Amino acid sequence: MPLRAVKPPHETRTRILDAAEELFMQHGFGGTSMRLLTSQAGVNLAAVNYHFGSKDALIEAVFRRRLDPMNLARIAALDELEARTPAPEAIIRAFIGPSLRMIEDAKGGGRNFIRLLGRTYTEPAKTVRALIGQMYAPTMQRYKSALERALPHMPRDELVWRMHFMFGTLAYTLAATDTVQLIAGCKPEDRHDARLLEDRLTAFLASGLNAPLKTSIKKAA
Amino acid sequence: MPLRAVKPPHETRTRILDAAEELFMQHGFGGTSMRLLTSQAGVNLAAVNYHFGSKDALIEAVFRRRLDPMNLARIAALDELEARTPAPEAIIRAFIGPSLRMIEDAKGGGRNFIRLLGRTYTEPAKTVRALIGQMYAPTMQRYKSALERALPHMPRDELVWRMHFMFGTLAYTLAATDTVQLIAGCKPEDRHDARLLEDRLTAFLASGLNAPLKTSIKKAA
DNA sequence: GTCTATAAACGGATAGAC
DNA sequence: GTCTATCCGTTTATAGAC
Repeated sequence: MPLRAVKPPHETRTRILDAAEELFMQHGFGGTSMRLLTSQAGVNLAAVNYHFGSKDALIEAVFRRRLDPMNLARIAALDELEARTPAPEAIIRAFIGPSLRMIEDAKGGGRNFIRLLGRTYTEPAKTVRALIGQMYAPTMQRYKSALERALPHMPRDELVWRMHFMFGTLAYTLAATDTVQLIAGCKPEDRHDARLLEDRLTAFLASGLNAPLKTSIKKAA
Repeated sequence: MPLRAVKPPHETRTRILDAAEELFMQHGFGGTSMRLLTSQAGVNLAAVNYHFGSKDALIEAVFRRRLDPMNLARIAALDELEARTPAPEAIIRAFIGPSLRMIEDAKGGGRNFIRLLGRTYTEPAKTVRALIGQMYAPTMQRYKSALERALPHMPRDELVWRMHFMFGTLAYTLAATDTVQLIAGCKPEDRHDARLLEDRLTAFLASGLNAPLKTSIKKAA
């Protein structure tokens, strides 16, 4: 029996997804041509259309591969917490944890995806924004309800805004690479210590979420 | 003497810049073709190259027109504050104020620019990120020093991260249109009440900036 | 300064052999 | 499933008339 190259059934698909993750992160969707992508993946140009159908369908597949499990992890973490009325800080940690932990998954390419995800929240292309919004909606609803229960005295409008702020801080932290270095020469390896970053972020966000209600805010509620 | 159409010397330039601001915001840089842009501006396709030299040079001009004055306003606000050792909250207000006030400048197109700016902080194209970073660097240094003086007991590393978080919250708030509606059906007119938004943001950011230092953070410092 | 016409390259997608 | 060759629309940029 002749030796045969071991070629897992979906190797080509995976190579394309991995390359897409990295190149979309580096150059954006519009800035990444299928020619560049397939050459980096080491597959034929026509393979993308064969396996995914179109560039748009490839983009969707890139997000589904990681985002669906990530949001399931968020829901599971919340399920476990809600057995005993969690504090806001615990809810925050349950939300940001799954995304930050993916940063440490260097080999799996999770780090590329996380940076891609962070910048896609403000993606110009309407189709991509709509896709992401759709994938997030159920998770957002769950976390909104949990925070409402944890902060019964917070006006609804204000809570919505503060969740918006929290979401923005996380998104930007995941996406931005230059700002920290711009503010101060920071050792690059610190960026990848997910545990410490989670502590820093949680402290900042929990405090912001619990900020005292000024009169102008109360009046608007 | 015949009547002459009143055509200010740089009208074409301005029309191009205004259209660019709006279209870059809606579709991104790569997603906006010079054909679409010139047709919306009501000028000839060749006018962009005549007046700006290239698409990249146009992008730079779009940012310089608004960002240079905005950062000068930030520096001026800080100059005035620093006569009498300001509180962190006042420093935050001086930083976010100029950008939020531009939201209300509906006629001047400032609102378009602000949303464009917010999403450009995570722009994939390296050249654009570098351009923005360069334009921000002096302002960032001034604000960093001011916050260091206002928070003498905060470890430097932690302050850098908290400034990063603040910057992210602002950027995302300026850029994102969908998240607030995603979390809750929020009246669109509220988004444009810059004064109330400034209060909400300041309360959130000042509280986050002053968050208690957990042991894990202290140990890292 | 503004216009038309066109150059020169690149984009996504596909047909059809193997 | 993978490959080559190619279609065809779009892109930025420019040359040259007015």
